[in-house]
This record gives sequence, structure tokens and C-alpha cells, in this order.
Amino acid sequence: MTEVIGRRERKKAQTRQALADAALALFLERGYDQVGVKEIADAADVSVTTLFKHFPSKEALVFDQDDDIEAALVQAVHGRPPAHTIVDALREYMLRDIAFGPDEPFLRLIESTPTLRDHARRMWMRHETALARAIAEESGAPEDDIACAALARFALASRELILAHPHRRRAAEEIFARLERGWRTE
Amino acid sequence: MTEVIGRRERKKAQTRQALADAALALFLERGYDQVGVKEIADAADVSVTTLFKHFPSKEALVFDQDDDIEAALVQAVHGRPPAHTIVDALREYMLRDIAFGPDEPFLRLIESTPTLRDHARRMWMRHETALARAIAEESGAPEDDIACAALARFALASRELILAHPHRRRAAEEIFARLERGWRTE
DNA sequence: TACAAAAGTGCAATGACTAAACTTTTGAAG
DNA sequence: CTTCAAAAGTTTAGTCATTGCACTTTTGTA
Repeated sequence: MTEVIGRRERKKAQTRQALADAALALFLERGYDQVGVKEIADAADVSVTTLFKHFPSKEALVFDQDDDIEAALVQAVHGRPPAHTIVDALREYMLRDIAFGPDEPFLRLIESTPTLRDHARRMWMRHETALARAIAEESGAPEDDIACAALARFALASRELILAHPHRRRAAEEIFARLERGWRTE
Repeated sequence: MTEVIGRRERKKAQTRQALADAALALFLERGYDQVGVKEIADAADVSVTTLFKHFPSKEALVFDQDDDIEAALVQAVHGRPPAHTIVDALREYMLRDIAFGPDEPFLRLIESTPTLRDHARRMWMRHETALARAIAEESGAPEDDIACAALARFALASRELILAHPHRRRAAEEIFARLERGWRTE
């Protein structure tokens, strides 16, 4: 019983992966709206019903690994180097995420599909409260402090802006420098 | 020919209004998801197809007068009192909008319906570029200046935050005071 | 081996939205 | 007052994502 993952879970993960892969390939090739769920299910050789057992929606097929992000985000704030401010930590997280993040064709797919754009935004904003709480803890403010909530929201909202900018590092530095000035505790 | 608006346009506006009214009444009574477009069309005594000629989507029925906002927003920045900074203008606009804005049951409807929440956010964010341009013009920055874009985005994004806060005026003042500090030109 | 849970299937339905072809209303020009 | 084209509306039939239901197959385990 050393290997907890049996054939069952492996197969499950396999079909899930097959679905995500098939979907992404088709989407990149012909565009999100030009591909039906039926086609994706066929390509992965499962039924449409099964597809929806693995993914709650068509959009979710594109954002395979939403999880982990929240933990990483909170960790970035709590585990930052001692010399760094909270805003520093947020800037560094964003830069790291963007560098190792998604490749260009993928970004273009999302950018050019309103539904996916929205879904991506939602995905990020879903972590807003968790991030706000982490910030509040670190700065000793009450849990529902409005300034902390605002900082969390603005930091997350800046992601899209940074991604859209030709020179991402510079954009991130500019934005977070201003946030730093506004949220500095003196 | 002094009155440019004929019976035609009046009738058109009438059906449009009838649809919006019927929709809102039904939504408030039974909830957004519990009302089908068919019902709304019936209540306004038109066909479903006609409904979609007037409104591009079911959600749009709730946000009847999206227009004007953008103009007001830009005007708030351009026409601000000489002593006011851009951030002052944005804060005042938000406070004014919230004060004279939508009533509580309406807000609760939107708040409690994910689809509508998203649509509202989209609605506001659609004015982001217009606002960013206005800010850039007023501060003499290049049209695509990243700091101006960020300020526009953050100001709009703060709306939801302020609305959710028990003491809205205080929340707005706190947030915009920090934006002021970050975006001050010295 | 036998059995229950999990994974998958097929089918029918719902509900938002669209296209196409057709009818009625209305504004305006002759 | 008639005529005519555009605008507003209707019907019908469809597409597409998503869900519920009843059923079969696979797989882990007692």
C-alpha cells in the first residue's frame, strides 16, 4: 500500500488530461467559439456527459490548473524576505508568475475570446479575499480592513494591465512603486 | 418638424421600457435564474425574438441605461474644479454615483446573482480606456501611459469595494487618499 | 468471488440565443 | 390619399452548452 494512486485515479487523470489537451489543441487551431463540446469529447474519445463530469464548463477546459495559485499567492506575502514590504512581495509574485507563466499563443487565445477573458479575470479575483486576509494579518490590521482589501484587489487587477504592456517588468515596477507609496505605513 | 421624435420611436422606446420593467419586476420577485426570457417577453406582450432585438442578452435587461456613464466619467475628470486633483475628481464622482445610484433591492439582486455581478463589473470596466485617456490628457502624459491606465482601472475597481463597505463615504476616502499619495505629481 | 462505488454512456430535455422568411406598421413623398 | 420602403414585429426551426436520469462497465476491496 505504498502507492496510494491506483489504476483508477490514473485513468481518471488520463481522461481529464486527454480532454484538456484535445480542447486546447482544437481551440488554438480553430478558435474557442468554432469548437463544440461534442467535438472535444469525440477527440478525447469520451461522451459529452463524461466531459462535464470532469469539467464544470467549456471554459474550464482551458484553465486546467486553477488551484495552487491561491496558496502561492498567500505564501508570497507570508513568506517574503524580511527586507521586503508587502507590496514588494506582490510585485515579485506577479513578475515571477508572468515570466514562468503561459506562453504567447495561449495568451492570444484568451485575449481574443471575451468569454475566456472574463473567466480568467474571475479566476484571479476569486483569490482576492484570501489575499486580503493575508495582507491584513501581515500588517496587523483588522481582517476586513478596507485598505488591505483594496491593495489585494488592485494587485490582482494589475496583472492584466502588466500582461498587456510591451515592457512588462517596467510596467510592474511603475504600478507597484505607486502602490508602495500609497500603502506605505509610516 | 420641431419634434423630431415620431410615434415610431416612441413606440419602440415603449416596448423597450415595457421589457425592462417586466424583467426587473419578475427578477426582483422570483430571482434572475427563476425567470425565463419567454416569460418576460410574454409579460411585455412581445415575442422572444423581439426581446433580443431590443436587448443583446438576458443580462442586459437589468442594466438598462449603461450609456451616459462614460460621458459623465470623462466629464468628471475634465470638468473638475481647479483646486481638485484628478484623484479628487474620481472620488467625488464615485461618491456622487453611489449616493444617487441604485436602490438596495436592486443592488441585492445583482449581488446575489453571479451572472449579473460579472455583467456589472464588465459594464464599468468597459469605460476604462476612455477614462484612462481622459486622465492622460489632463496630466499631460502619453495616451497609453501605464500609470494613467492603472489609476483608471483601480478607480473603477474600487466601486464594488466601496459599495460593499458598511460606511461607504469613509471607505471611499480611505482608498482614494492612498491613490492620491501614490499618484501625486510632485 | 462478490459487491459497492466510481467512471462512463446514451438520451432527452431546458434555456439562451440566432437565422430566415414573412407580416404589419409607420413616415414621408408624390 | 396613395404608394412604397424601412422599421418593428412574428413564427418557426434550429444551434449549443449544460443537466438529469437510468443504465452499463470497470475497479478496489472485503
